[in-house]
Amino acid sequence: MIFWRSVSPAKSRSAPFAADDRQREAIEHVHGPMLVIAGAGTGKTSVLIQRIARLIEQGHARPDEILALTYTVAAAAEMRDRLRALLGKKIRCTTFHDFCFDLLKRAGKDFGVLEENDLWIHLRKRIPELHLEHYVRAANVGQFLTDLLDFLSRCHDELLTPETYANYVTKLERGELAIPRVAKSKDQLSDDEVLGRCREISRVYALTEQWLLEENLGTFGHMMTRAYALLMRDETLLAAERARSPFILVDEFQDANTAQIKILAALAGESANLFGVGDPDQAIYRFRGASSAAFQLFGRYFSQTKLVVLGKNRRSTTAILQCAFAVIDKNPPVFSSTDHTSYRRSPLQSARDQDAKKSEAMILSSPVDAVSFPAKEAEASDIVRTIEGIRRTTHCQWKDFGILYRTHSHRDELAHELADRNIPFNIENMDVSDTPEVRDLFACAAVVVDVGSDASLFRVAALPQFDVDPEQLRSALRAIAGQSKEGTAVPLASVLGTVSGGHDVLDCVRRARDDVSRQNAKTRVALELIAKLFGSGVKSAAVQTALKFAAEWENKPTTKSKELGEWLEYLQYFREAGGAIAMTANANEDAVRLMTVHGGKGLEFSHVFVLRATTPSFPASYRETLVEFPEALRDPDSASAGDDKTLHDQEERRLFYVAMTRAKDTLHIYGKRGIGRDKTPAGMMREMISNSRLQPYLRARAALPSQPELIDLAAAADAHPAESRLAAWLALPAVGDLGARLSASAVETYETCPLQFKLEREWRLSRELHAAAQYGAAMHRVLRTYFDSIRLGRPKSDDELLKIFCDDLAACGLEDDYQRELYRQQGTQQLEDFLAASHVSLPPQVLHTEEWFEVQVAGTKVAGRIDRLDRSADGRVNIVDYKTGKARSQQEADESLQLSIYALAAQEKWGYRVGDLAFYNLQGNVAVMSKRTDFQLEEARARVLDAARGIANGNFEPKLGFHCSFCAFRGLCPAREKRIPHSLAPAPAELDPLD
DNA sequence: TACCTTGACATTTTT
DNA sequence: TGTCAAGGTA
Repeated sequence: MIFWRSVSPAKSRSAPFAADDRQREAIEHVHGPMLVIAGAGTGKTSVLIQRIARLIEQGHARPDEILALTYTVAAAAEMRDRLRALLGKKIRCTTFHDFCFDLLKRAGKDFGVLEENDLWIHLRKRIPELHLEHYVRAANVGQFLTDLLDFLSRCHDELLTPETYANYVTKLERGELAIPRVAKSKDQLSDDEVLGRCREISRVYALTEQWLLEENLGTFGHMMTRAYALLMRDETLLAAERARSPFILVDEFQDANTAQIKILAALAGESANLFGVGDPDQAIYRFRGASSAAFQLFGRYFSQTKLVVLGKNRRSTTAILQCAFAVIDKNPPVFSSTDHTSYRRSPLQSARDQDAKKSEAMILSSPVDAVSFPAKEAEASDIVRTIEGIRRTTHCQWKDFGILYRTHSHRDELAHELADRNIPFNIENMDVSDTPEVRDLFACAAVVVDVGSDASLFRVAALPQFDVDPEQLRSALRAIAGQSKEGTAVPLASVLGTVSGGHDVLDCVRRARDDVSRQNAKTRVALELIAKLFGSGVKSAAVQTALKFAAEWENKPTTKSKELGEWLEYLQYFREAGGAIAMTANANEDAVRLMTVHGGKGLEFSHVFVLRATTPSFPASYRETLVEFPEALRDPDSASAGDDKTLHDQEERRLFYVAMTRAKDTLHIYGKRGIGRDKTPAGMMREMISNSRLQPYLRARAALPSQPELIDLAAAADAHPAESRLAAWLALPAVGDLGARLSASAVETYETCPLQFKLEREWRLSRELHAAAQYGAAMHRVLRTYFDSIRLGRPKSDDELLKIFCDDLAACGLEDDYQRELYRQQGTQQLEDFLAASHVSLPPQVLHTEEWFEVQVAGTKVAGRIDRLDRSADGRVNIVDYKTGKARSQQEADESLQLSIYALAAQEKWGYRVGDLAFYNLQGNVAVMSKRTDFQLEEARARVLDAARGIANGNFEPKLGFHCSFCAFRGLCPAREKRIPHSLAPAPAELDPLD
């Protein structure tokens, strides 16, 4: 055995690096292409570093002739440091992107870099110029941009130009190729429609590329595509680059995409001194464009490739490795049979257990702990108790525990539980947008720019440093809302001025605005200034993260004035684009580490916990993209076997494998109990538990029942800082009887979330009406005019009606011109269709249009307005309700509380016998007919009664759920605030410097 | 073995 | 609000 010099003192490997035979083979390799398949924990980076050292020491290469490429800045820096420590020389270690960007820069072809969200925002702002017909919806203008950008980024990964795509569309038009999928599978489109969509995609792609070129901008993907194009175009440059880096080494090779591999192939040239190290079973960035077939592709480009497989794992116990292998080996082999290699996946050998056996030491290898739990809370409580138990027996540090999960939301219960038990922990990449501190700061900024942003001003008024009397404010708001006409907004600022303490708020806003303008402060500075003036915690880690985010924004190529107003507009789009402001945790802190599995890649922990290992949480279920990447456009080299769904499932399995192989000593996997006959957790846990060969390595058990009484109440109070004053405001007992008069939609709102119901009625904050609601109102008005005119015997002409609608819509104050235009087109179309259908059918005998009612239902006053009541041939009346939004289904019509209540009202108020109930969908121009039995009407009464009782009893608990994303109070709701427990906040000194 | 109903879930994020 | 798949039924 040969001993290499130790390269990693930081990792406390004080012993010299002892290479085994396989590692030595890789390290001693000199010329020609080589691939090293280095499984988890087999020392792949060490091998790479030792090979560089040897190339130099043996005189094969000068230090400057070596190029080492990685994917992350951190990995590149670490490698550079380790090499400097080992050789005392500087080696070129850089990321792929930096390398390509530098190449472009030297050629004078660099550009301003747009991140994905920035490109989204860029296109969103110019969306009218895209002239979209298919991929746009009036109600949500930017809805399909994400789907389109996904497709374009996929094109980049495959080095596909707009011209190639345009050619593809031409071939489609000629009928030479199979029609691709350009919408959800369930939407059956005509061939013409598909071609229209393809043309639209083609236009968007060409236009996007053109705009970026005109403004000298590009994405991270462009770093690759443009560098590749440059190398292909410029032979002299290519020759120079080849001469500059005769030896190229690539770490994490499994993350390479097609474009990157082609660049590597070009750079390596004839001599092909290309050395790739990685683990194909840990490829988890396919969604980022990494080709799941990177290793195969390498082999095809370089047929002389030597393959070395490292199989000795120095990290984990045999039990962990056996279980992990059982999971990963369900994936197909890494190489297909055509790849002429004898490589077959085999279980990694635990070097630790082998050594222990040799020295006849006791093996303290515990089996993998497979825990099933009945509910989330039980999972969190069992984990915490297990952690406490391990720490008691092994005296390890908190940072020896790593908690891994598939999605961020999976950690919430555990974070609470850890905080309750006073265990220090930190969360990697937590989104700070919903922390109270950041919400406060953003609200303050919004009112400084525009005091008329009511939701923000409301939040600011509730800050504890002001002494606004909430009861007084509430009654003032209610009084004014009661006087003014419905829909007329009363600015909160004007009301606030009349309430005690309100002046201070407005003064502070004014002062902040003056300071900002006097100092001509740009966003980052302005935010800090505002934070200080309003007394919100500048020192909080969340606020620091937000400030850093703003500072970075100021340096973006698309940022113009750098002023607060521009930033707030950006922030709004950023949210729409799905952006998150992620906080980096301090890895050195002695705290339990919580992160996603992606975040855990490359790390190791003595004790690993994997959460929610149940389908469809982890593995997550497949969701198809809106636009499929057509088979015909795939690079023939990179086309990997299997459809997207299969590839997705395989990647989930690799992700699970990555999670498991992070563990050194113990591994605990948690999954929700199955609901069928098989009570084991569905998914990979079930697979492992039922695998008899894993019996010695796996122990399945049920989670201990949670014992809430054990919680240290003092610690819990300490961990959750006192509720914000806003929360206290919103929790004030209701004024008056909110349930005195209900409507169908009020009952429904109460059923979805009692708190939302209360806030809507109580505070009467003027809310910006949704565009969809304004459109709906305009549409209702014109229909009413139409039926009224018929009843009065003076029917209006179609043109008159269309004009009425257009004028109405123009007057109703939709801010976005483009959106208004979309609605105008949509409304005109729907109206024309509706009128055309009306003209050919027998006109209904209309009794009432938009008729108000107020009746007693189950002892409660219920009010509403019926769109249309017709007399039917059999003497009954039919009720029609127009729907301007998404078309309602039969089931929705059958179950609608609104229609039931209308039926009850028609009976009560006028004594009508009710016949048909209809939702008339203007979209598609079809009526969905329904009926009500007495029993169903009784059910409706019961629903009203339930809601009325709940309201009377003062039950206004928030109900969290998917509906929260559409709730107007989302930014205020205390239930949706994410607090950072004490242990999370790093000391300010450890934060990144701001500039 | 093929449906259909019901319940549970809601992405990940190097550069 | 949609979607997927588990689990039950024809």
